Amino acid sequence: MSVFKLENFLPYKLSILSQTVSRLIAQDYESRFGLTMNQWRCIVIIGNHKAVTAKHICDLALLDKMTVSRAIRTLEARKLIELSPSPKDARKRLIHLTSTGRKIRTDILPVAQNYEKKLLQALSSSEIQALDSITEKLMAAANTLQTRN
Amino acid sequence: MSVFKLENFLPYKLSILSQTVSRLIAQDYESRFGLTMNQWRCIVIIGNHKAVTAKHICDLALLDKMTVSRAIRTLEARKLIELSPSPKDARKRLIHLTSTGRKIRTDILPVAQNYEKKLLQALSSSEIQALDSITEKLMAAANTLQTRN
DNA sequence: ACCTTATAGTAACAAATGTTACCATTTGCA
DNA sequence: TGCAAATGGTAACATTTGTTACTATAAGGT
Repeated sequence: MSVFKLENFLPYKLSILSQTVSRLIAQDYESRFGLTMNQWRCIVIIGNHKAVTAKHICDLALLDKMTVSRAIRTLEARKLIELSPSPKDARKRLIHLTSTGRKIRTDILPVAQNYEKKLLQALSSSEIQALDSITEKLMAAANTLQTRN
Repeated sequence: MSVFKLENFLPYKLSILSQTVSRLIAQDYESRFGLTMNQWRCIVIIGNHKAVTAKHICDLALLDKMTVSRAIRTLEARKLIELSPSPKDARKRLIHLTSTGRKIRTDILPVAQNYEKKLLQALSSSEIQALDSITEKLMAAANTLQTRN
């Protein structure tokens, strides 16, 4: 009877950690702003640019296009964003924040940053650097495994 | 127009990394063994013990009880596990692997370990150690934030 | 023993997510 | 120009996941 310790298994640990962190933040976004994680990500991206298309958001936030489509729809319903037809390409719609949207983004950013700060306070600055390069390497490794098989 | 770089935001990075790794492995489990991540986790835990209850699995794998209930049901339907009433407590059911279940567990474990190995090959041994203590610290920090607010 | 509270587990519903297929438009090339 | 293939986006459906509430049993205090 071989014993396999799940709690030492890297993919499991990553999953639990990420889940715990995401839940924590998502709950806060939800209760304070009525936003889901995905909606928030969209708002962040949109606010980073003059105008973006849904496709653009997909690429920048690594979200599926249907996910973005849905997020966009509810953000529009809440009047946090506005959509205007692209003059160049009739398939596209240019997305930008309304003033309410900009306001909520401004309000939420420090909340997000504060969570990150609180988490990083558990680490030394050399650990923070290490984490950075380690996650990058793991990400690259995972992507390689992904596409190769 | 403040620019917030999502790709540098720790919770985001953790989420993408974990998602990429999990997807990678889950696809393989699915195509080779027809098992979901949760079903696999249950099998691992069950195989670690003589007999466990569903509740036991919840605690050990940090899964919701409904999640476990569902996983258990399909594992039983596939005859990978067997359930017997607990003589001590009529609410509980003792779960153990069938020989088919034991076989699949034996087959799948090296696959899992191989993924972990491949990922860790991207890191030096000191980085592996660092990752270990860093994830532990982050986990502790996240849990503290969780329960305190 | 009796009654309140807790526990293990599941059913039934609600919400989120993933999948497929489609429409409209654009692109690129014969 | 005209037609096949690609792209941006969404609708409709299927599957997964989360939630609430319930059943059955057990535990603990009076």
